Amino acid sequence: MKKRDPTIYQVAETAGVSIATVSRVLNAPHRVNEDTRKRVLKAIEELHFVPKAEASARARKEFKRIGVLTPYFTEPSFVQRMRGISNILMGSEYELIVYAVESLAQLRGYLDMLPISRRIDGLIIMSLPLANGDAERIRNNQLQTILIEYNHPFFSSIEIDNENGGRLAAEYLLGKGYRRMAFIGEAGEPPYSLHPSAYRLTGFQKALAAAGAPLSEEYIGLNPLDLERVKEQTKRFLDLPEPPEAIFACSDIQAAGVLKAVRERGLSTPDDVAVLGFDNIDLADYMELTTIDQGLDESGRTAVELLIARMANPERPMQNIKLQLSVIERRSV
Amino acid sequence: MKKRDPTIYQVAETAGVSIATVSRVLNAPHRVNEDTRKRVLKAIEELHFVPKAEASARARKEFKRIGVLTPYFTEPSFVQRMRGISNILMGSEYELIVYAVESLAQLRGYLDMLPISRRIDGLIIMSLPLANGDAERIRNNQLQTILIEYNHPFFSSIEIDNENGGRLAAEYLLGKGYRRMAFIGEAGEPPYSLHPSAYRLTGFQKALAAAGAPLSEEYIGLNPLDLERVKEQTKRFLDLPEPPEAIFACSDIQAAGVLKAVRERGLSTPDDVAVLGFDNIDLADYMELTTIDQGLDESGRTAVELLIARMANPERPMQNIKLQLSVIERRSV
DNA sequence: AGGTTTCATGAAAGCACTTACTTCAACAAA
DNA sequence: TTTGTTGAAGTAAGTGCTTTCATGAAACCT
Repeated sequence: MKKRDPTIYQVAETAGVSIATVSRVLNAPHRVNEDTRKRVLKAIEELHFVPKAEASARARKEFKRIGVLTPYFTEPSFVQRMRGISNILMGSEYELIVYAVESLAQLRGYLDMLPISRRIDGLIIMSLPLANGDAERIRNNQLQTILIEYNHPFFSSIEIDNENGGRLAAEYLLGKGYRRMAFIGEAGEPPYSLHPSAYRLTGFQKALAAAGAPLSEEYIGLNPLDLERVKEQTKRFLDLPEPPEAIFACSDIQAAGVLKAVRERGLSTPDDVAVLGFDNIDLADYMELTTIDQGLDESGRTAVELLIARMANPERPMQNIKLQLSVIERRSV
Repeated sequence: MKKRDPTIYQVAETAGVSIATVSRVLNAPHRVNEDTRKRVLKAIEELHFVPKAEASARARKEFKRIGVLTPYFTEPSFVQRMRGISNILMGSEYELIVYAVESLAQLRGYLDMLPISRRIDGLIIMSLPLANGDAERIRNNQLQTILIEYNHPFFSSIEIDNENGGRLAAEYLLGKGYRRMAFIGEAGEPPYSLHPSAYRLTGFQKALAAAGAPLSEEYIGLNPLDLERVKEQTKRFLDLPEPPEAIFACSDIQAAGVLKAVRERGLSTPDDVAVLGFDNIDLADYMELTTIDQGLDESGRTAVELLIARMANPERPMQNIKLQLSVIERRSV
């Protein structure tokens, strides 16, 4: 009594083409002639044809989807990586699917689900630590994966040398003649994310110590990424009997807070205090912030390229790419 | 292209039975001999076999997919809407698929395919015009869709009143005592996108004219969203025999350019020129830019909420929501 | 004209299963 | 002994769709 849902066979027949053509107008419209396509589209519409996802999932070898697992979907630096990813992806035939992590539980859920549920062909994990067990499961399920800002022997990764970044900051500032410096970094929150801040601090400290200008405790401020906190911290620095001559903020977002606090105190950069950021997000340009570029867009782009290459040919060797750091000079130092 | 998960063939082989038997132990266990069943079960366990249909069925139940069709994946204002979308989505059982539009052809492609290829269960279209034909096709294919920054009788939408926004800007500036004003908006590029700038200009002009301070041609600058262009334009304004007392930029991004140009001229806001932006992107806070908030995050959130409600129950009435505009006072006016 | 690409299309071979149909051994009944 | 029944397992024909390959036609060279 109930008639079956229409299939591509019906559609093909009413459009007077073969099923292959129907399938093509669905999946690769550019490969079919304009007129034919219109005919098929019309038939599809007439019959209210909806492709059965189950069947195509079976027949398809690839999903043509790549997933990005990322915390702080909200932060500029992440957006910039996403932009790099999106740039490359949109030129390809892959869809971009975003998994924004906002809690540990969620991360767990995704890590459990993604390799098994098989709705994506490749995965980019951004700024998230990966336990061995998870890494193993992902590898066992042959889900091609690239790591950004973290590494693991099973996967290709794209990183920067954070400690070296700290050193670079110190040397640059030292080179400009500053000696008494302060560091603003982030506290280890949230627990599911990575915290490169600590390494940058280490590098910064080492280089400073090596130059005979060690960084003492009161000049180190570790705070949540929150703007207000950073401002308060900055003001505390400024209120020190010997305020720092230069402040290195371990992210541009925090540098923004520093800059604001400095302005609110009626001081100016770099005359009263120099401010050096880290990341080189778009915002840095508007703020005229001197900062260390870590190739955010580039990290996204490279990740996708590596991923696509490996998906095309899983034999491709893994790579651990270290992105170059460089100081972008603007006005704040 | 990639090694797949084990299939019943593998299972059948390791258990030494035919695939039919495997299938039976899965679907009608009573019709298979106890011993055989145990062997098959063991093989299933060993191989971590999960029937693919079931896997995807389960995954399907837990995850619906929502697509976001958007231009300028790159611009802050769009990112902020995305943030709103992501916020709501990530707590729930939905996946977020991003379709970044970078050309007219691409937009056409998406519009053609999305409704019929059924890779998504719901769609949010951001800042993109929708032709009647497309709207009809989407509706016929019952793809639930929400529009942001545009409207169409077939769908729910979330908008702001742009002309009113221009008026609001004018009135606010007028109220602050400024009379000679300038407007910076965007030229109509790219062709596939929406351009609210024009409406904001209209409202701005009308209100100014009504107040007896009409905006004359030389004080209107329409440029691509490019920072340099905006800076040049601003300087041209500043070089006018009678430079404007206040500049209204129709987006915060452009306001950033204005601010930069002003600073480069050695002038300051608001004493030499007041600058008013539009959007209230995160950046505005750092820039201390007085601007008109258009509820970017909120637009994304609301869109998702409407969409999810309609997906759950297609009978839900459509809504055309106008978001509230409000002036956020900071330092630039 | 002759040769080479490119393009649009259809035929047919998968994909991972399900199911109708078949075979076959074993045991009971005649 | 022959025949009939049954339970267990295999064979193979679908299922709705994707994709590779082959083919013919049109478009591009010299």
